[in-house]
Amino acid sequence: MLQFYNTLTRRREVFKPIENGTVRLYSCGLTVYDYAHIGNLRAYVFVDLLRRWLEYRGFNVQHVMNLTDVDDKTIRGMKEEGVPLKQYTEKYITAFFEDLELLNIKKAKILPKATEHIEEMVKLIEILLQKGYAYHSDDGSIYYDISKFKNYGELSKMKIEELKAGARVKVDEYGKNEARDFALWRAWDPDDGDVFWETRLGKGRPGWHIECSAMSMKYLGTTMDIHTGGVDNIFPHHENELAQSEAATGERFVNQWLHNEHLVIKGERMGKSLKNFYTLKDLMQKNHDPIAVRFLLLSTYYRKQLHFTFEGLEAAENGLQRLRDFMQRLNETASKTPRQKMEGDWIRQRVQETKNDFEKAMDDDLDVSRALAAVFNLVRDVNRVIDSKSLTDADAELVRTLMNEIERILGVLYEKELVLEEPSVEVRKLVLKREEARQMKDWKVADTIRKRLLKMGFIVEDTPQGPRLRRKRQQ
RNA sequence: GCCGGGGUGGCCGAACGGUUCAGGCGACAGCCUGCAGAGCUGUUCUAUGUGGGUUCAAUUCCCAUCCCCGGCUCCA
Repeated sequence: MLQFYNTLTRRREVFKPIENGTVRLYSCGLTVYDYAHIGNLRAYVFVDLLRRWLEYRGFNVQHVMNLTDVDDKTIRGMKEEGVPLKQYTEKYITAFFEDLELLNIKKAKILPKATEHIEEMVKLIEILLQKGYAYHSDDGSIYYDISKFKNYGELSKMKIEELKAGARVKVDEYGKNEARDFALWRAWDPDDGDVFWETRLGKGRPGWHIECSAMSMKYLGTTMDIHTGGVDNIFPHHENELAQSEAATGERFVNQWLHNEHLVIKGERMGKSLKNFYTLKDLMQKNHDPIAVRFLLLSTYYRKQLHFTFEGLEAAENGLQRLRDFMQRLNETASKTPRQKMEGDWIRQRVQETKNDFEKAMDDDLDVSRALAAVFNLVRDVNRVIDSKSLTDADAELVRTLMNEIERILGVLYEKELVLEEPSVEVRKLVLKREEARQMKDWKVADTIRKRLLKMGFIVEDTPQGPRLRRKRQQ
């Protein structure tokens, strides 16, 4: 029974899509004003896991993820660099897509950009004006009147009266009636330069929240099954999205809200303003495999803060290596001789148990830690059988089939060749020389070469199938 | 102040009323190996923030208390 924790109700609920067999999934994407750091990327790894699990469970997932390519920060950045907005954001979109690729994240089927959906937003704002949920300010901007929407605060559990008390923004700053009213449309300001659209609402640009309402409803309809984002989006972004959308349509906007927790570093949230972040490429420069980063981000329950440390990353790398080594052993060491014992039935049973445990854990709000425990238990048990030299090809095939099914969800077992550079010719020559020495049992020479390779950053491991190279990591 | 989420072994992390409290990483030892690595076995492991309560039984439920992180219009 597939269940998810719903932020709206604050409890776990059995998942039931609106349309049988189809899931309408909307994810809040990145604001493309800078490179994504691994904290940002956690959100997308989480969505990827969610999507893969839904697909594993047989759903056709209609996945939409927006790209915010116009807002205060993109405009500021564009001006600083003195390039057109599109040129400025395109750079970060490309980099973002590269990161997704490196992390083996399946891209959403539709990736709408805010700047390409101005008309949809204008229409939505017109409806809100018409229905009396929005008003014009003196400068021509349009604001949403939160006091008109009776369920305001439903998602974040905040009360309007308390919002007023805690307001950090001066009431008169933008000519809003209420500090907590938010912009649907911003009238053009000289600071915006040439970033504006001439629309029925006047010359200006959209507010931050309206794009997600307009685009999600365009591609997924007025009600969607799942909406995801980081916990920081609960308020104000998603609260406002909900208010706008439901005020406009009179219908439930989202059935299940799923929010991932933050990445924490040295006791503080990883964030751009604190400058305590790493990008994926920062880590790759330290010889970390991006897929290990995926594994790290993946292997903690998405609703728990994840404390990022290099020790943790290494632990993830080593755990992942264990799984990869296992796959290799599975391929290499199956014996051809059938044995007397009843291993086959036992293996079959263990494979089935593992599959059940894995599925049960994942169905329970994507409890990956528990799901992985089931996998590691199988790995240990099968390794034992391999050690006793009684694993048959048929056994190996059973296990391999399961592992490959699980790999559809995890996406971590097979290293991407292109990611880390190939060892140089010199390195490969040394490995060959060492093998020659080993053949002649000249251990002194062999060990000297091994030490030399280590200094060059490579670890050599001797396996029955010959030497294997691993790259030494640097801090 | 208001609203969330947490505190489990050296570290990370499950379980959330009941067989010895999963699993991973690390360290140490043994088997194996030319040595190492990988793998297996064992040890570290009489681990559930603190104090009460409910119960035959609590990590799990209740009350109190301490501490940590996040949100309260830039933020995944």
